[in-house]
Amino acid sequence: MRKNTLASLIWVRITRFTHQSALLSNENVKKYDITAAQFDVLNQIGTYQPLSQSELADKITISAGGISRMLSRLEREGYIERTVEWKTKWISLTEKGQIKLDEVFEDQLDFQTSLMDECLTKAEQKKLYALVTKVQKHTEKKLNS
Amino acid sequence: MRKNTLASLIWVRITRFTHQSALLSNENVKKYDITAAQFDVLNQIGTYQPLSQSELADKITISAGGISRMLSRLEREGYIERTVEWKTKWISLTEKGQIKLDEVFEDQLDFQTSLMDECLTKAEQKKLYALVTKVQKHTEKKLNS
DNA sequence: ACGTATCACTTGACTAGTCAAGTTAAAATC
DNA sequence: GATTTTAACTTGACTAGTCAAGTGATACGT
Repeated sequence: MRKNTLASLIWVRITRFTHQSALLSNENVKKYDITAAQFDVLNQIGTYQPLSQSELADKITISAGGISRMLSRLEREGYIERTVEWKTKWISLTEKGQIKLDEVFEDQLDFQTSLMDECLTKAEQKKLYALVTKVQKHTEKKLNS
Repeated sequence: MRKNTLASLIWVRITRFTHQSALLSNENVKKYDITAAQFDVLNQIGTYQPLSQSELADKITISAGGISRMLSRLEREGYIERTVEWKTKWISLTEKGQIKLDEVFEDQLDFQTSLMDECLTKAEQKKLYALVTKVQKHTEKKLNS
């Protein structure tokens, strides 16, 4: 029989959770005719605009190619615009994008909040936040080295 | 300024961690000419074989279509075989698949374990495991309803 | 002034996944 | 016994991502 370490058990739980909650998230935002990934990107742009594609890619830890494709989709839907200046493309929300973001934001926040509240106390959530922040920062540092 | 809830902050950290650690994992198993996702599936099959495609899909919370494609790739590489009996296809590892699994298993376990050990104490890991297990089980229940 | 390096982005070929519609054959119903 | 239902799987069209090679324009060293 194969032994598993505590670390590998955490790994499995976290990846399952992420995958499953992504499915639920997508289900939740489907009524706005948008995906959870697209909402995440719009949210980042809304917070930091104007920003370049590479800055955005950095913030969400996605490759340059990945961000290029994602922004093409968002541009096709009319949610964002790209202004070329020299070799950089500056990204910002269109009015349609801003409206969509405002529309979805609160709903998605409520959805995430109640899912957590339904199974963890506030104190547990604080503890969980502290712990995942620690591992996430560690992983990020490791990735950039 | 937009307010974020504790829950949404946890969400961001967890999804970033999952994505970043998947990148690191893939980097780690690249030398075995396999992907992290493929290893996960081989590991499940090794533990529960023989099992049907739908049972496997269930275990890793993937759609029927997704598992079909993944198994086609693994079959193409010669790691698994599918035995048709009536309408079910029973999945099991080939010898090549078993060897590959044995080869990668310990390395991947070590990788995951040291990444955790580098940033969390054993007590913190236990706490983290308890908390993510709670949310994951809750999400799973929610998904199946 | 010319070739070269670099930067920001795109694109091709791929993995990994979704959903919905399409097979196929057994099982259940009438 | 013929017809319909259901179960297990596949496939087409899509999103979302990777890496590596390609593009184009600026900057830089000799």
